[in-house]
Amino acid sequence: MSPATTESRDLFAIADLAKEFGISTRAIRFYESKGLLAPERVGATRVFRRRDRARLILILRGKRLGFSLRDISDYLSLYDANRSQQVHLLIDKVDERLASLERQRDDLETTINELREIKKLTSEQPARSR
DNA sequence: ATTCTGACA
DNA sequence: TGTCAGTA
Repeated sequence: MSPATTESRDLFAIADLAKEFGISTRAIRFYESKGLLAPERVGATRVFRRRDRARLILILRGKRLGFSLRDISDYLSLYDANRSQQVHLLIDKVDERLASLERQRDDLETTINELREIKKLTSEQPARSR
């Protein structure tokens, strides 16, 4: 039996990664078309290594956190390349996302409170016809 | 069977 | 991104 099901493998086919991460092969090809992935080729067939798999994980994490593929692409660039002043670029994006989420939260709270007020006033009213 | 590219939704 | 087509 294979002791390490946790893929300690070196090479992966597009279908392997798609299955492992629950995404479509179409999505993986799409990410490549956007420059987020650059798997090797054996002829025309894509061959993914651990490094590509690691990048895919980062892509999916970025998506989960609500970042655009564009932002994730920028992040990936400094991920392997020379990271230093560029790390600030990531921090900016994180701050942006944070601010966006906080704005949304504030708006939701405002709306929730308004609805609660309406409900309160309504319940104070005598039974109305309907 | 699988994958690939391109096109359309 | 899904899906379909026509290949290799």
